[in-house]
Amino acid sequence: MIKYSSQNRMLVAVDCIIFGFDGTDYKVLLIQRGFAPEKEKWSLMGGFVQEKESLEQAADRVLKQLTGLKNVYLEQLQAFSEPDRDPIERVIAMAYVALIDIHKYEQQINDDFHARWFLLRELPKLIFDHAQMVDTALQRLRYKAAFHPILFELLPEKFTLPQLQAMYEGLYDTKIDKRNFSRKVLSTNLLIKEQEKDKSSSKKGAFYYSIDKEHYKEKFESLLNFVPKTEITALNE
Amino acid sequence: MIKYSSQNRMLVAVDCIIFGFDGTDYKVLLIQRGFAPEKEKWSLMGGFVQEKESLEQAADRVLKQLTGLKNVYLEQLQAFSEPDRDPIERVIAMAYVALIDIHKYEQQINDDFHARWFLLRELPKLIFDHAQMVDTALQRLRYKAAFHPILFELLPEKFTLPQLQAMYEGLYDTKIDKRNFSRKVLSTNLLIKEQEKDKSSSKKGAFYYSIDKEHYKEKFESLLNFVPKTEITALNE
DNA sequence: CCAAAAGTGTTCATTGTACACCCATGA
DNA sequence: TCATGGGTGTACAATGAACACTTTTGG
Repeated sequence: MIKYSSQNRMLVAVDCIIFGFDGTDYKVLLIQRGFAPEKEKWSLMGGFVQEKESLEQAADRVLKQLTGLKNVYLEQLQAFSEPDRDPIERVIAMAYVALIDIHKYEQQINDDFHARWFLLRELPKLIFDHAQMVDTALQRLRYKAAFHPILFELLPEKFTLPQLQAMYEGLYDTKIDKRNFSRKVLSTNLLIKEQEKDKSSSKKGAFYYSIDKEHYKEKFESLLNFVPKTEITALNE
Repeated sequence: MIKYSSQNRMLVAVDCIIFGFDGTDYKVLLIQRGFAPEKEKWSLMGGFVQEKESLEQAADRVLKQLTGLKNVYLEQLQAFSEPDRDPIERVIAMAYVALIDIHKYEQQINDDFHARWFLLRELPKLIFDHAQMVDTALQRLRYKAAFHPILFELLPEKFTLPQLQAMYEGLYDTKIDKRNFSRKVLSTNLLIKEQEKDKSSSKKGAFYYSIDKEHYKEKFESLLNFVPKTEITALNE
C-alpha cells in the first residue's frame, strides 16, 4: 500500500473536560490516571485515537467508558500540540468539552477509573497541560453560554427557574435580577411549564419547567441574551 | 526511550483556509497540489506537522511558504478526522483560518506553488474534504466577525468607510444603511481619521481611516455590533 | 404567624433602525 | 453642469435595566 513516505507519524489523543452542575457549584469530573507517567495523579479522561475512528468517535468512546453515558453534549474545543507536552512521547491532544447532568451520571459511576467530581474552584494539580485545558474550556463555556442555550445540558429533564438562574449566576460569578431573568428566559418559548413544583428548596415551591425540544433545536443557533450585558463585556474568543 | 507501546501513530497535517477581500469580493487562495494523490488538483495550502513544531508553528510555516507573509491573522478552526478522508493513508487535519490583506500578498507571490485567488463564490472542485473546510471556515468567519473586529485584517493599513462597509455587506450578503453603519463603527473609537482621501472610486473622494492599535487590542475581546441584528439571527456555533 | 423563597409589572435609559438631503468634484 | 458616490442628523421603536411588593406554606 502506498503511504506518504518520510513523514513523521505521531500519537493523537482526545481529552474530555466534563462539566457538571450540582445546583450550587460547577464541577469537573477527573480520574486518577492508571498508567505511567504520572500514575495516580489526577487527570482529565482521555485516550488515544484508534485507527478506524474519528476524533468525535474517540471522544464519545472515552466518555462512554468513564460515565456510561451516550448522546451527551460534546464539542470540540481545540488542539493542544506543544511538542513536549507529554514527556514520554509526542502526543497531539484534541480537547473536547462535555456537559452532563451530574445526577444522571451518579448512578452509572464507573469505578474502574477512580473518577471523582471536583469543585471547579478547587481542582487538584493536574497532569501535563490539563489545567490549561480546563481553563480554556471554561472560557469557551462562558462565551458560548452567553449566546446559546447550552447550559440546559447540565440540568435534569425538569428544573426550576431559580435553579436555572443559579447556574447562570455561578458561571459568570454575578447576581442577576430574577424578574428580568425570568422574563428573558420565558420570552424565548424554550421552556414548558409543568404542573408540579419542586418543594425541596422552599416552602412555597417552585414550578418545574422542561425544554421544548422543537424550539430548542431551532433556537440553538440563534442568539440569546440571558446574561446582562455588563457581565459579558470581557469575553474572549 | 520509553514510548506508549502498541498505540497507533498517524500523520497530522495543517490546512489553511486563506481569505482575502479585493474591495468587492471575498477570495480564497488555493494551490495546485504538487504531489500524488490528486496531483494538480486545486487544494488548500497545507503540510504535515513536523516532529518539533506545534500545530500553530506548522500553520505559520505553511502560510509563510506560500505567501511570504509572517504575523498574519491565523486561528485554529477545527480538526477534520474522518479515517478515510485521505485515500492514501490516515491523516488528521487541523484546519486554520487566515485573513490577509490581498494587496500585501500580491507583491510576494510564490510561484513554486501555482497559487491563485479564487472568488469564494466560484471555487473549483477541491480535493478531499477541503470544500467542507472552506465552508466551515466561512461560517466561523461570519459568526466571529459579527462580534469582533477581525475583518480589519483583510484591509490595508488605510481604508475608507465605504470599503469597510462593502466588506461587511459582502460577508453577510446584505445591504447596510451607511448612516447607521458609520455611526456604529466610529462610536467604537477603533478608527482614526486620516487627512487624505481615496479618490479611486469617486470624484468627491472618501477619507482614509486607520486602526487605533491600542483600542483594537482592548476592544478585540469585547462585543461589537456592526451587523444589523436582523442579519445575524441565524448564525451557528 | 412568621420566615423564606417564589413570583410578578412598571418606569426609564439605552440602543437600534428607518429614512432623505446636501456636498464635492471630475468629466 | 451634472452625474456619481460621500457624508451627515433626527425621530421612533425595541430592548434592557433598575427596582419592591405580594404570595405561599412548612414549621
